[in-house]
Amino acid sequence: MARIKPGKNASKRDVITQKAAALFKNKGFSSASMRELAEAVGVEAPSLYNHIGSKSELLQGICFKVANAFTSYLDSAENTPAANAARIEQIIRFHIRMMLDHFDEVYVANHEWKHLKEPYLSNFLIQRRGYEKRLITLLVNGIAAKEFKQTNPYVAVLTILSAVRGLEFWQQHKKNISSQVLEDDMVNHLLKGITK
Amino acid sequence: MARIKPGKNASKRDVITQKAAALFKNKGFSSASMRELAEAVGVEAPSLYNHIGSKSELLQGICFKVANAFTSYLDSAENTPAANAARIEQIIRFHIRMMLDHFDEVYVANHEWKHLKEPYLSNFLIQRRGYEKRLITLLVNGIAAKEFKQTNPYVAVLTILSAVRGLEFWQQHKKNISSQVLEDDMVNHLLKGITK
DNA sequence: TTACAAACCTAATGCTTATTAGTTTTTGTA
DNA sequence: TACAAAAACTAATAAGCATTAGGTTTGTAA
Repeated sequence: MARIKPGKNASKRDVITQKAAALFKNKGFSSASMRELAEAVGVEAPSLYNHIGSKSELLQGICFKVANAFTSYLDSAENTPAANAARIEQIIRFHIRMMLDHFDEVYVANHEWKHLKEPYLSNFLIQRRGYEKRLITLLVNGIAAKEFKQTNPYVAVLTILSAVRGLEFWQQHKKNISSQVLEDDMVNHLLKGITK
Repeated sequence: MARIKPGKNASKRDVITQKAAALFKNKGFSSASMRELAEAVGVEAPSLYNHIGSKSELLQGICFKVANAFTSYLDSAENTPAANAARIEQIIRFHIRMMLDHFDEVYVANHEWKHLKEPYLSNFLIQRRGYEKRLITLLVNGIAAKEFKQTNPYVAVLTILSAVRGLEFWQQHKKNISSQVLEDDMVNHLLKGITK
């Protein structure tokens, strides 16, 4: 039988993870079977276990890769000398680009984390909660510095994160809007609103 | 064994559907088993089939009840004499209240529709798409009437719908913000933005 | 050419699933 | 009090699941 060709920068494990992300996105973690994943990879199901430990392990890999990417970016944004408003804008743009460039994985991290097993589930939620809190702090600082209107920072962060997440719908039935227009329009809406 | 007490306005089928919504929300449709549902209802699994046709049928019931509620409200909003901006605001508020008052069912309709079977899956997506298009039309009209800034109406609707959907996070770890403050802040943010 | 390891295969295990069949219990009514 | 219908139960079915065991093929390097 034909072997899989792992490219120079993608081990077979990476290929499997990538196919798993697409599959988990399309069918949901629970409904996706190892048989289907194997078929997508071009192999029989038991052969997958030469490269991975378990189905759960795949989900963990995907979820934490995404979570770590966001956390790392926030680290760097916090350490950049800039106004809070500029930082928030950078972060929104990073979220949008992540949604567009790593759609499958981000989608899975957003939708399927529920199926993580302990202690990964708890760790994921703690990391997520910490991320939100740091964003809220940025907003609180921005309000204190009069860069933002007086508003509830929790609601504002919620609104921003959720709006960006919603790009999954755009991705699903791709419109003929360029990524750049989309990014700019959404940033604009979220930062300035739409009412004249 | 003890019978279930269906209240005057809730047939046993309704009780099952309600428990199913909570279960599907917590574990996902695929991971939720009829055994678990039966336990939540207080009955053995096969007994459920005296009241419902199948597991799929439960999901269909939930998804279309929610979809129809939104469609109906939009019907009435379109037929009310009001500015487009006022209509949009009303619709946003309706979405927020639906999220807060019928959380389980809205959550399931938002997250688990993927597991609908044909032809229900197609019908659901068509209905959803139609709803979005009508919202976009409202926005286009509002822009033409100079009630809104010149912006991409598709992106604006996407942003609004997604932001409102994000209330599921608020619901999950309930904050000490009153529903009214939340509703007003979010409407404000979405309609006017946060930047000074 | 031979040897070794990595990666594949088939077959099997044991568990869980939704649902059906057939029977018994409960309930409401005459 | 008896009867019929509704709703519960137990037992069984058939399919699907992730994963393991054990043996075979393939690629690489001595």
